Amino acid sequence: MATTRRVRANPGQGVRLREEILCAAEALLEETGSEDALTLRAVASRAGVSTPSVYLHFADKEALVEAVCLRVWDELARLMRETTGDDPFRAMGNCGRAYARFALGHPTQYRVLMLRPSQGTPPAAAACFGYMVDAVTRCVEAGMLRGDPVPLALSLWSAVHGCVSLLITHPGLPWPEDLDGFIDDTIRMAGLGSALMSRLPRGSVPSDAWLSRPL
Amino acid sequence: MATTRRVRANPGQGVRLREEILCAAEALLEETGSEDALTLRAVASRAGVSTPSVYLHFADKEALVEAVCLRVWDELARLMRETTGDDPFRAMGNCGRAYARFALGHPTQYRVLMLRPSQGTPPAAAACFGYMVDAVTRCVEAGMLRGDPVPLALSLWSAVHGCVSLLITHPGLPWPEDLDGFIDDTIRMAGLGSALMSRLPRGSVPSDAWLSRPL
DNA sequence: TGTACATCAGTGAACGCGCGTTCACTGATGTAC
DNA sequence: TGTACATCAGTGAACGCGCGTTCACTGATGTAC
Repeated sequence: MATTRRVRANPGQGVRLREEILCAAEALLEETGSEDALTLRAVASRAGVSTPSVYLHFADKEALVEAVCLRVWDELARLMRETTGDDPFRAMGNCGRAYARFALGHPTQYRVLMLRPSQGTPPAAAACFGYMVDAVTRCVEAGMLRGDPVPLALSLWSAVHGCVSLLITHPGLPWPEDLDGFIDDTIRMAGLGSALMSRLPRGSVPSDAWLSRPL
Repeated sequence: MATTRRVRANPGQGVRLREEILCAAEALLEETGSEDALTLRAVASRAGVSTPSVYLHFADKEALVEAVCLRVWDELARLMRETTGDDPFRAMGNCGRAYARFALGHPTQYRVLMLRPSQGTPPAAAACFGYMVDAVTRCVEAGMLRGDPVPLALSLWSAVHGCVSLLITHPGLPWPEDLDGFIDDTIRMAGLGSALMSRLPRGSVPSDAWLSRPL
């Protein structure tokens, strides 16, 4: 081959390769759309480096995959931290919208992160959930929601997570053309439903009369 | 080994092995909790048969996995078909509850089915979704929900699917102790939210006064 | 300033492993004459 | 009723492949004297 050889890093700058390997792994995920493509050979080759070089920066393959995931969580956490809104209820909705946008923008990485079994919750994931709980808590404090913020946040998260998960893994379902609108509706459904949950007696069914009251 | 040899099936009864192989594959999924354990060797050994025997009934590994998935969809479709309720709103909720019960009762199979990318929707999956749309349609006809049943069903499905998905893949989250109650609440959140969606102007935020009206 | 040595960032070749898959074979049962 | 043959349900051994991982090595740079 007549390709140019990789320039060897100077002593003390070896860490740079670690970054390049992580970028290569992310690019592979994004391009192939499959985590099966994340072989050490492919990642190393993508980074322009020999396969054993990966072991200079990662103990084994598992450590590499974990590091890739950590990065994604960090980015999502940053997005959610920066989310704001005119009032607590809208802020909570914007939080969900930011989450959905991120997931649909990085479908493969979202799948690796969220749709595969994971025992311990990584700190950055806990941080993401924490921002969600915070948004809910502000709604509770403002009187817009009632009850324990943690299960409320879990239910709301379920709705958004379920929506983007289905979109990613089952694109063949009869999704509406206006996807953004649909996601908005789903988020509103969850928000409004939560707002009502604690006001209707448990197990009761809203009567037609009640549902039809003028607003 | 002193194990008893498998009794060879009589001519014309070879199809039985097909069934045994499928059962073995399902058992492996259930026991190991991982689809990686679904190797042709393991499945064949579990069925008490040599590895190449699998090829007598399945073209290749992909065909085997597909057949296993089809079975699961069939079972879920049966459960959802048999679901009823006192009124359309409760029937819809029971549909979601049956779905959640099935998912949490077969976590690995649910993961294989729902959390991995799949292009075409298998007929049995379409049937499941159809039952959900039916349940929503009856609510619309009864005036309890308003709007196109298909996107409504997708939003509702998102909530239930998201809830069980998170439970399966991230058991480390701070789930409430009363899981059944939590799932009920999530389903109610989705149902009530849907009921309100079409009654509140799009984009509006429910005022504190509105939320606090007596029921 | 020159030189011997240590360090550091990487490489090339090879390892064993388990996998999906193939192929020639076996041996009991059913069937034609 | 006997016998030759076809069929059918499997088996045992082996194949090539790509994978994660290891190991001895290289060669440029920094450092001690």
